[in-house]
Amino acid sequence: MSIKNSHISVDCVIFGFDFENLNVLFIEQKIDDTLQHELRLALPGDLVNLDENLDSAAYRVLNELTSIDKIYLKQFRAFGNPNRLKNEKDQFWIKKVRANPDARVITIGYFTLVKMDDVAPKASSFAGNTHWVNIDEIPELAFDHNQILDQALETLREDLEYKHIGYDLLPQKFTLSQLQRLYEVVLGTKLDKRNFRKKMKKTEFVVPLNEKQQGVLHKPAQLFKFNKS
Amino acid sequence: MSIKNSHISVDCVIFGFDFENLNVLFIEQKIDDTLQHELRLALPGDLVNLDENLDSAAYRVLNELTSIDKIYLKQFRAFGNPNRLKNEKDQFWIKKVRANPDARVITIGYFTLVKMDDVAPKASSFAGNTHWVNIDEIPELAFDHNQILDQALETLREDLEYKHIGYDLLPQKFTLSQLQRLYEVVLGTKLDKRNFRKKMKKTEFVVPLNEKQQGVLHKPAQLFKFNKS
DNA sequence: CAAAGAAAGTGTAATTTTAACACTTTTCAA
DNA sequence: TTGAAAAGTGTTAAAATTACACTTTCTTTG
Repeated sequence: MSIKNSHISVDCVIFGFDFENLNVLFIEQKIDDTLQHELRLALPGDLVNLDENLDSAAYRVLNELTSIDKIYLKQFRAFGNPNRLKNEKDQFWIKKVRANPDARVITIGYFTLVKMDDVAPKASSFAGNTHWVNIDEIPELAFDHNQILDQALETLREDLEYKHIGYDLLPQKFTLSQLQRLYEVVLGTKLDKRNFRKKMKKTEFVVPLNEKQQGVLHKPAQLFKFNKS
Repeated sequence: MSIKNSHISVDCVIFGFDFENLNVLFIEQKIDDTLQHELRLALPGDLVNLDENLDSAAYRVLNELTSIDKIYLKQFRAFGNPNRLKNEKDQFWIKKVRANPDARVITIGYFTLVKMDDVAPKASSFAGNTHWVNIDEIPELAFDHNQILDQALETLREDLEYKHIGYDLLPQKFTLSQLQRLYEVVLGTKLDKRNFRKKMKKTEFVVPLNEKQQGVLHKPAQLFKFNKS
């Protein structure tokens, strides 16, 4: 009996910000088969070990599948529809990969927001390639991963709006324009530049650095960081 | 093999409001034993069936243990510490009751807020007596239930403050003073009467009824209900 | 070294929201 | 009729939000 028979999995929704758009990290479902199958994308996720915390499992699984390390993950919801892995395409894959393909598996969703070039996802030996996909161009995903992603985005929006979170999730150095762009792509709205800067400076969540942006074709912007406290 | 071997449980945090205080519903751990054991309180919870939705399981389990019916439950978090059922007192109980006492069980937390006399919890044949306990007088609970309760309360506060929730959770008819008292006991603060009423009336979440409070020893208050939309 | 391009950075006035604060009214019961 | 008890009500000051457009600074190119 494997220690991975817990029938509990974790799935990670990694939102990546490149200062332009919001993206989500996926892995290809790897199928060793001569048949050419439709490529499907999935959130990085796998079974939890029996002796393992849920949080630890999320970090481990994400690292194993994408090599991503040292990022904060936040649990946001459990998904436990008994049929969540039962459609035909999902079953084909599961039968290849899982010891007990008929098991009912519930999954715990985790998410985070990172600066895309702070993490360098790469395929592991036993997982498929990784892909960043623009949040506006998400295809049909494996399993119930579209639903999981939707919920994660909703939680991210709430956290950003109500709790000024994204704060320990975000890049170390940033300009206020970049931060504004982040708010805009996550919330899906346009914001006023002067009002946004006024508000951010008042919160004391952002503090200015003695440093300016470099390598841009225009007036370089003041850099800021988050005030942890 | 039982259909209840899922190693997943649900636990329900039922917050009850009696227009004075906030209370939480517990069941006694029932132990058939000649030894007199310390009575411990637990949140109503039990294993999820293998073919069952998490939400459905929460409703079923709550009903089986307390006879409570037809209330809204909201999932708020999964708890999966591998040692969450491993302390001595918990093990004593688990060995009496569970087919597989060493199994690692994760639990999914649900909560809601009800008017206490809208629900009439009563012990079922296989569960112990039920008790409402004031939120300020919670004893040491079975398992990790103190932690689960703390998280539920935190979520309730956030929902009330940020989302004006409590709205489909609350009694059908209420006075503004009762609603204010609810906010006060949940948030743990005093609120100004005039400002509270001003704000509530502006939200359009509450609508006045053509009806007044009855049976009180003073000027009867206007009754309100929530505007579902 | 001048000019053009590009985004950074900045202030004010009107409106809305929040916060602080105390007395009068209505009903019931004695 | 009176007393008890909570309901109900308005104003002013302070703070937060919104709408709105031009100047500055730096880089690159001719």
